[in-house]
Amino acid sequence: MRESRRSDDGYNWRKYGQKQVKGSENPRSYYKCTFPNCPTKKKVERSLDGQITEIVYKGSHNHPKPQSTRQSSHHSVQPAGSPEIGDQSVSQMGSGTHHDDSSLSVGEDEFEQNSPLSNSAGDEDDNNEPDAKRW
DNA sequence: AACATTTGACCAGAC
DNA sequence: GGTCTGGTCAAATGT
Repeated sequence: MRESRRSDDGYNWRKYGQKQVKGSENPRSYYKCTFPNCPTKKKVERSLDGQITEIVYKGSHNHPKPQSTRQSSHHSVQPAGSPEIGDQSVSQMGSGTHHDDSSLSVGEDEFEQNSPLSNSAGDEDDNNEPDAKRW
């Protein structure tokens, strides 16, 4: 991978394009979430300095965050006891209003939309897991 | 082999 | 109708 994961929201993004906007001389990169059915896309404009000039999130995720670099140390699986990560199948469908929305579904799971990314270090979204699908 | 990333080309909407 | 521009795809490439 290029250097390292820059602004990783904890999700995996796949770049599918890059263009230059006329107003700014900053190349704009287009990223898409690498999830099976995640309509989430990300537009990132960077400065020559490596500073993010603008980030535009489009759509919302409908899946829990993959493990980024959190606990779990090396090898070893997740501690048994955790209810696994939100399983869309169980979370959504388990309700009763199933409907098997394999591709559309109501975006009922409005996940966070944070992204100020201005805050460096500090809180971090640890407890912010979009997951947490009660039921 | 599977994956992400790169790049140019193509397409759709606005002007 | 053509062009400009932003947005996406796809082939090639790299890891």
